[in-house]
Amino acid sequence: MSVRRRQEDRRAATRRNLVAAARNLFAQKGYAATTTPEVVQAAGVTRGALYHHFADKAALFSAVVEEEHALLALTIHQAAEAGEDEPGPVKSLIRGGEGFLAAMQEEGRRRILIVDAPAVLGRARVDEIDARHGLHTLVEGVGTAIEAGAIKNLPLLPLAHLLSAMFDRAALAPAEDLGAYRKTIKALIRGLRT
Amino acid sequence: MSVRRRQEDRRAATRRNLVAAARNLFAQKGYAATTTPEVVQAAGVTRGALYHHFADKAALFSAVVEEEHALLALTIHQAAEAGEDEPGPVKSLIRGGEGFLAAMQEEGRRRILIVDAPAVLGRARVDEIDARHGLHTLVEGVGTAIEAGAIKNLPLLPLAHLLSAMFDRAALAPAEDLGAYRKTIKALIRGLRT
DNA sequence: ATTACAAACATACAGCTTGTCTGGATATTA
DNA sequence: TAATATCCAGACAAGCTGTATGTTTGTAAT
Repeated sequence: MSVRRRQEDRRAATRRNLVAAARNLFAQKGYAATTTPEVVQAAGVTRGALYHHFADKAALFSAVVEEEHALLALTIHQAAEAGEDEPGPVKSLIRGGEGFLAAMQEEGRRRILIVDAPAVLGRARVDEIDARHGLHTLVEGVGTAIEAGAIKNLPLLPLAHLLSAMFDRAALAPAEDLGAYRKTIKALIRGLRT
Repeated sequence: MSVRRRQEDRRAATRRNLVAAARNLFAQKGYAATTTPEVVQAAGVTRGALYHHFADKAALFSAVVEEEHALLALTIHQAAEAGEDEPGPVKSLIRGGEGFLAAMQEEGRRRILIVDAPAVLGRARVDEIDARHGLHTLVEGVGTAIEAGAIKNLPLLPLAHLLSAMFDRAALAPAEDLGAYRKTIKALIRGLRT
């Protein structure tokens, strides 16, 4: 191995710059309206660097989605640790949802993850990415709630997907309606109790 | 007015051809991968005609979405009339959902309405279109259920949006999972009963 | 240290796509 | 039938994507 750090660092740095610049532009203008010349100019490199690191524009977007998902999960996790732990699996589900909605308020995140990602990457790939991040913890939460007998015994993954869909839609709602959405989701989840 | 029908007919005919050809291609390859030369060739006209009838490619897609929404509503409506009318507002909601899921199985419809439309037209425009079609009847159904005291008194539009989001996600599920999704949605709606 | 090599990046290029513009065909009105 | 508006076809310019080639920078070996 020796001390070959410089090349590795250089590579990682430009890659980070590209992903960061792309994230901002995708968030502001959307995927289709963002051009690769714009991205590389914002990143301070040329298109040669972009196509050296990524197969195509969609691959760059995919990297942005992965990063955004990771940041989302991180934010939710931190909020969950900070909040007091009233136990109870149903309460946990609801609190997880609140954390998700709060974390989704980050500028541009909704457009990238909910609006553009399915169209650009395809539903299958988005499902796969989602399974590794947000949906994973949601499935766990629903699973323990079912095992504990706190909610009805329903098909695990479908239920998780349906809840996830509700949270996504709520995240897209205008900010002033968010309260009503939270209340309604709470009622829907409570309705699952045995 | 007199009998100026021929021009009107001609115009309507090429417009129909364009929308029909576009619908097929958008359904198969998605919006981004479909080119306007492809569309006009399939429609048997030239790009001149396309840009005479539509401002741009997105406007053509918008027309496709409108038509698809109308067909969707028609199919659901027919199914609803054919089915026996067990009364009860909650049953009605569930049956409406079944009709929606069945009508959504039409080839390409999911891609156009759920995957591509939000990215191409923007969330706001999709909401506006949806409000004039599917969501409209859903809001009515939920409204009467609430007025009848059959389900909890929750914010009308948010609840309708959340249910709509669930149905959309269920429609995207693999065909073999559809049964589990239907069952789960049924349980979620039943949980809303007072 | 110099040479040999590989990785990272810049520049140039070809093909395609979109939207506009101009001209001709067809229908309507006077 | 002349004038006019509508409908549509073909040509054009600008821009974007992906590739291919060249150049620099870092790494390894002798």
